[in-house]
Amino acid sequence: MAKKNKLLLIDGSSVAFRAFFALHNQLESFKNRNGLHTNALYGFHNMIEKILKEENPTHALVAFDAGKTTFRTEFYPEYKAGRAKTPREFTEQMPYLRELLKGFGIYYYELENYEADDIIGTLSAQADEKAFDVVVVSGDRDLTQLAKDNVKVDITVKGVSETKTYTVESIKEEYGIAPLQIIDMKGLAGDKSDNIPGVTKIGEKTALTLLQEYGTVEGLYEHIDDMKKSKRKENLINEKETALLSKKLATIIKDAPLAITLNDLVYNGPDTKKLIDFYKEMDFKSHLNRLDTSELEETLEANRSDIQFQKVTILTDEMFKDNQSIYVEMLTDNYHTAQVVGISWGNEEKIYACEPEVAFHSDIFKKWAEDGHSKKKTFDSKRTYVALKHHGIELKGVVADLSLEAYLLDVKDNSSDLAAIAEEYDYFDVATDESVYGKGAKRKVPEDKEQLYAHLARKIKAIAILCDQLMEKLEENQQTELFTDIELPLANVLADMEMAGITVNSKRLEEMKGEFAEKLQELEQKIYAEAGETFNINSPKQLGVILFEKMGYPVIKKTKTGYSTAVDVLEQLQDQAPIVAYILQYRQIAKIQSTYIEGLLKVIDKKTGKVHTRFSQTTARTGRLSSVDPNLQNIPIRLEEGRKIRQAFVPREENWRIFASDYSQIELRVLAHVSDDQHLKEAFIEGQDIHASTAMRVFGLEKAEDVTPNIRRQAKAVNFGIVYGISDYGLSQNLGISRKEAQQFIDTYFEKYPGVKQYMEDVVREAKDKGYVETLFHRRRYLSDINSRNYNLRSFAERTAINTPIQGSAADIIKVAMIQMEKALKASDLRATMLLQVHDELIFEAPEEEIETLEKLVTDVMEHAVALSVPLLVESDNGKSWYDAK
DNA sequence: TAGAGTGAG
DNA sequence: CTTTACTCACTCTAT
Repeated sequence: MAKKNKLLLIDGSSVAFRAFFALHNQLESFKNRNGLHTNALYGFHNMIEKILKEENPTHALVAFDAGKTTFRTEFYPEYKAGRAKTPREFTEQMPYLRELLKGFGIYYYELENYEADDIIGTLSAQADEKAFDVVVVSGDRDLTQLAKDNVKVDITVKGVSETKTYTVESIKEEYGIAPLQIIDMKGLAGDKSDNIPGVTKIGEKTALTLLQEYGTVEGLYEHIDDMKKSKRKENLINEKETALLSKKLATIIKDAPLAITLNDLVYNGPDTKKLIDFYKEMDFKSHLNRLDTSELEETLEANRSDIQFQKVTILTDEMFKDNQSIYVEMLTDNYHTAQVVGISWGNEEKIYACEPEVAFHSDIFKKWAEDGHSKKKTFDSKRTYVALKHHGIELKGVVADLSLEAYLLDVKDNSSDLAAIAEEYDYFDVATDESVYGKGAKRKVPEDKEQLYAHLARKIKAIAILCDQLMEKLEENQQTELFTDIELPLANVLADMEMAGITVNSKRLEEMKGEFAEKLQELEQKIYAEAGETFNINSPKQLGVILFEKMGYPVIKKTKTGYSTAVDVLEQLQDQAPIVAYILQYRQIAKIQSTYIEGLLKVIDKKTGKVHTRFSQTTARTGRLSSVDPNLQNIPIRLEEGRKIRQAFVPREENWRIFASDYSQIELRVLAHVSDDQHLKEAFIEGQDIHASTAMRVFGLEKAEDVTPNIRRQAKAVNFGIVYGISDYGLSQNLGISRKEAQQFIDTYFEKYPGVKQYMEDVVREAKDKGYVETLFHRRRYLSDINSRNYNLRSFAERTAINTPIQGSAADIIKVAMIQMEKALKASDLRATMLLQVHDELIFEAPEEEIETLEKLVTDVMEHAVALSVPLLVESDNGKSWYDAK
């Protein structure tokens, strides 16, 4: 026999409200990391979880009140009047309640002019007709009027996960009346909380007694003449209208015009993925742990369809066609050193997989891979390209890259795991790498090779389907050119740079290592002597104890976990604490030693003496590149000790040079362009010193000679601040001036550069309207907090809105230049090689005799990569090491 | 694995 | 009234 249908109906508004007040005394401990209160969500969650487990419904719905006005307020405006204002801490949780319900897989509904009660009443009646069992959950006892033989009503008591069940019998027992008589009782006695008046001097007790005798309000008035004379009878007669009105108000509608039917409410269990996201968002750690990801995987695994593919050992021409996808699997991040463990290719209809050696030794595979006319889709084209190139195959004809496409559509979608990206687009037919290979030290190819190839086949299918989908979305966003003309070709340029690598003089590093080790020892001894004991200087915690407890220096700043020992704090202590100078020196050298000397030595390729970084094209939210393993975009330069590290970066051959070109003030030039500020533009067009020019305008100086170095420094800080989305505090900290003075600088700046001010207002307004900002080339960044009620989140989003188009457009420009540069080098007979990009500069190595030509070429390409309304200016230098190319 | 700290543009 | 400049990666300690 089929399981009997059971409908669960929850009065969302009242339960959420109950949950909020049940946990109100702990309001402040229920907050997520963004400061959102979560107590109502938490209580509601636990109630639902419990009721689902107990009742195991086949259908479910959560009903909400739609708003303040309902058909009841139309005929009785005072209905529910006089209620205290809903606390903001409660209302801020309501949108997330809907997310929670999506996670539970429960439908929710609200209907204009009706209350949640009426939706529940109507559905309960419909379920009754179809002989469903019904469970109603509410915090409001009014709902008990719905009880029937097949309808029970759970009313929450103290807290929300505990409920009291009302059935026909229990109501009879407790009140001596039938459920429907509850409305008659309200008619007579009224209800304070809903502001239903009732009849004077009649309370619940009296009402019940009267109903025992007369059955209903109407029945009572039919026999009112039989009642013996009393004050009560008088009241009843005088207030007949009120009694009938009150009854009408208390009556739950059974025929509300719902746009949903029972069929819409089928309950299929939770969407574990969404629940996990919800728990993460709310910082519900205990729930998260309980519902570990293996459960999610199991759910998805169970729903995953079989994948058809052919594992092949001999490759034939028929297997390779135009418009296929290709995936080259490696189990570690670093594709320069990773081992390929499997290869798969094909289209939606036909998928092939083989062991790496089969493909690497196949001329047919090589011919197809290297055929630029044979179009290919990939997940991460740079990774794929490099892996194949290591085996003598030069991948060509790539027209799609799922990873890059997802990143351009939303810079937050930058996972290296295909399944994570697929999931974002509601594609679940591919497993995560972690579930197939495991994680950490246990990561390995599954024993059953079939599983590996099935996984790869699923990736091919996902790439085939999703690349097309995402390309359409790119087109909708006007991002096709950004993808096709910039990001995709750039991937190849970057691959070549990474593979070229930069030569590192490890002997020089070893020498420095020895010198620094000695210095560190000396400093260590001095610090211990000052402190009077030994301790771990690298531990901010231990250092804090020494400085602020043992030695008793004043605490200037605190961190979440204890005393702050950051540079700015230590610098303030320097005068009174001799130990501090040593600590600062120690920190500086320890950083150089561990990160730049030991760190770099570890990643030098022993055979070639080179390091091969990886440029990530999908990490930075602004569109910049990032560099990892090693990070070659933060090699020291500001302080001499660190700068010496650059002496170890040398050309690959003797008599070659390191050549570096950088854009001068590219971000301010971009600002001049996008803001169209006349004065800023003029300064660049006339080739003025921009910081001096700003200084003259902001400080009202007449002659260039009046700009002292100090004034120029201040103006420079203001210019930086402008690009970052300035605040008076930030500027005051940077310049060591008062907040008031900083504000004065900013005000004057905006007065003198009205176009910049206008731009900032416009870009923030646009971000608030559209939810995202864009760069010159339509790179897009969504700012979900831009309309947040939380000041911090909103301010941060506003500054980001100002900064991203500037930083991002600069990133766009240098990317264009890089693509053109590689092309220009290939077209020339130069041996010069592009090696690195550091946000606004490009680093090359080249034979000495090419330097002159190279400089002309690079300058021309970089300066004309993009035409702005102000000129772009490039400055270059070269030397026998990176250090000397300053 | 998070947080503090520091390197770069 | 809040808080306090944008973008990253790496190393270390401590849990």
